Amino acid sequence: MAPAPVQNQILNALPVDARERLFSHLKLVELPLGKVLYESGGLLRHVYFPIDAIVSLLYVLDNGASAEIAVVGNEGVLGVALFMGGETTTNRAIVQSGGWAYRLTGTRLKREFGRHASLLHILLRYTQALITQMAQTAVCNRHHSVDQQLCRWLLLSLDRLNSNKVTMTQELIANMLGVRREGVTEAAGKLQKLGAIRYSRGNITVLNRRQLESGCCECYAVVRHETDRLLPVTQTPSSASA
Amino acid sequence: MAPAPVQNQILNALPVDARERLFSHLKLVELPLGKVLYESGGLLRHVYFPIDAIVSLLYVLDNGASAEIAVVGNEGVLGVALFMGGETTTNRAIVQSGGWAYRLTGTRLKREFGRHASLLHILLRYTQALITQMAQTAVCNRHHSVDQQLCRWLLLSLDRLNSNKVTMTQELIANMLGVRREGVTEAAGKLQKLGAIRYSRGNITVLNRRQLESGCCECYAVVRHETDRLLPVTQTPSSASA
DNA sequence: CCTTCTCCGTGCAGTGGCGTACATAGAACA
DNA sequence: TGTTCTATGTACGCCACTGCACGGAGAAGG
Repeated sequence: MAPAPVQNQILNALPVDARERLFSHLKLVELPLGKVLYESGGLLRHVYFPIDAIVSLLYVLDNGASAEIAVVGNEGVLGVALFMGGETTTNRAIVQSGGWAYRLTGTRLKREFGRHASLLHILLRYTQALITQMAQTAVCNRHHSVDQQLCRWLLLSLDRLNSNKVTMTQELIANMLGVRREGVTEAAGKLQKLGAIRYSRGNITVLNRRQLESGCCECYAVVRHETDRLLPVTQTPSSASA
Repeated sequence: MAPAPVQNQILNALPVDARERLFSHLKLVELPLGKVLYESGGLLRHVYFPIDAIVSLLYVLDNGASAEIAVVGNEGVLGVALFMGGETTTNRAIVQSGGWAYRLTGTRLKREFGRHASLLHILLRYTQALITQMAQTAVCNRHHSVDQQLCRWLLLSLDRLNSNKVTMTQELIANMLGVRREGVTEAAGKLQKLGAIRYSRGNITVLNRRQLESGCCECYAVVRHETDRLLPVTQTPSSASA
């Protein structure tokens, strides 16, 4: 059974007339783990509305070190630079959790802006939520411990998944957080001792979400609240075909 | 002699007709050092186009620790949340270097969007530049030393000033970078030994910009290039009255 | 001139994360 | 069933930055 576009919160929030038109131009595409949707400096040709995939915005330094700037799931859209006017960004978008997304060409998207002002408005509100996430990431990178950041990262992932299982090696998490793999091992070990998670060769099972929240810094909640404020789940469920 | 609005790069980049209309609604206001233009969570009522002032976007944590998210001078505008749709942001805007700015009410700004599509387009391009700066700040906070970040910070300030003198105590710089005051003392001491700067009780004189650039991480150049790309100095100098 | 205050310099122990190296244990595969 | 590979655990020295404490020096102001 194919996922419906409305499973993406942005698409779901569109008024009916805009949805009807837009949906006919959407293409369902698979986003396998590790796929690079766009590269730093590369020209963007599409925007992606994730359904069940999670995509990281990653910055890679000259020396190969990296850090996650933000994470996007079914609450958002990838490729904001397309409608912000720049057409490219300085970061890489890489699939962190495989799944599906709806894809739309940039030219088509911009054509629709002329017809439906609400489309741009919603995308801009999401972009502000993304800005908030980036700002908070900057602060978190400065002031908080690996332990705290791991909790934040797990919670961000949980929110964008249907299950309590995150498929991700410690090595990859380390790349996202921009820390050593061993640092993640240690932090994850503590959480496992507490009974908050279970870890086994790339499979994390979250056993107790509360413990993650209490081990976390304020950064997660700030972003969560701001995202909820900017993107209320307006539930416009009429006339979806699937 | 009053500064002209065109000294702000965004206002300057507007096409003539949009400028003429907009300028009549601008109000010149002074931005003294330390003034808070808006507070975290506070409702934004105006946008500010700096002329010679520099404003920091600062995030303040629950425990009082802080970190600069981005810095805005005459290349930009303050209050992007107003046209992004959120009306508030989670950070504080505080004047880092006193001066003047042109102010515009949010309602007036939005009214003008309807008439001049180019106005929104330019503001969105600037917002993308701001996003780039935030993202780079996040990476820099993760991977680079205080020495490097001080160089970056000084260069960001220099670019937004007419002179080579930065008025700023080490204590305040430390708040911006989110590090200890002593850390700034040490880093500044090194730069002074190298002959790159001269430091005296809140007055920094940059003697050799090149040395700052070579002591800096790539983060400065990345943001600089991207800003230049997104906001070319289009120079539309016609019919400015002042 | 003397006091006071702000700003800057310095020292020291403590620690969190880094780089490196290596051990172990599931998974994959022959 | 044994080999190989990948993922995780652990240990050790190192260094940047922290928190704290204090000393000195320039500005301000009587």
